[in-house]
Amino acid sequence: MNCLNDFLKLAANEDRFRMIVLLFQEKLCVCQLTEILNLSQPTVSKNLAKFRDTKCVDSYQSGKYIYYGLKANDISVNSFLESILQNIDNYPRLKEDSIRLAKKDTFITVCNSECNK
Amino acid sequence: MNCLNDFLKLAANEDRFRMIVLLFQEKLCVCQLTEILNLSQPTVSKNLAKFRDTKCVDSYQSGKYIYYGLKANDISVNSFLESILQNIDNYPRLKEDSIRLAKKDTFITVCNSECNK
DNA sequence: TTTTCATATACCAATATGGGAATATGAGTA
DNA sequence: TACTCATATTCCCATATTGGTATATGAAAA
Repeated sequence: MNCLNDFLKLAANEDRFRMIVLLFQEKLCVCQLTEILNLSQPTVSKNLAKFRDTKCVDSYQSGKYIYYGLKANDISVNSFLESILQNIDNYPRLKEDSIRLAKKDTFITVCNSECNK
Repeated sequence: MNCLNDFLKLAANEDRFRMIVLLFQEKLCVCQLTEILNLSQPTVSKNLAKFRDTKCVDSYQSGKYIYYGLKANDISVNSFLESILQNIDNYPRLKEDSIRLAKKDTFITVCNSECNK
């Protein structure tokens, strides 16, 4: 049950749960997560570290960016997240995030030009 | 999303998650939960108070006992919990609890005779 | 009305968690 | 080699959570 417990502990924080739902949909870099969620970069990085600690995430580097994706390897967690995506209208905040997710490519550019002034 | 967030916060604690899975299956009194989970009575009561605070639970009194049941009114939470029950073999601790759940009636007697020595 | 017993609450100490600011790391680039 | 920039980490402080012990509550039984 450790895997399930780890997931539940991660999911207990709203920011992290929003990250879970995003990373369940697409691989994203820290920069994009920061923009979509409107959180500080250290907050996103620290939360990703917790994902890494519990092996809930995998990542690869592409140029300057490190992309993260979710490893939802528990069958019940998977059906939970699938159900959330299918009923996304029930979860306004998650829905907004998913809308912002569509603009993910522009957030890379935003990072380059604006994030680090 | 508040309902979902409330659920996730409650589920983050292993004791509470075990309570969730039990109360999703059957209505139980504090006494029975205490025995099945092998937790102290105040711990069970305090956790039930958190369930009450977030309206995740309903209850009725029967004689000396107060029975609690789970109100899983979110569709995704419901499919999550259903999936866990269907795959209970994947979750050893939850499976043990479910086995002990079958003895719930004897735990009422145990309470009367042993719990308060 | 007094007692009993299931349940709830208060109190306290220990530990965990979260967020901001500053700084470190490390890979790509000039 | 020095610089840039995305990401990671550290430090610090405020707040939240947890679990134990003791005690309160309130309904049923005697």
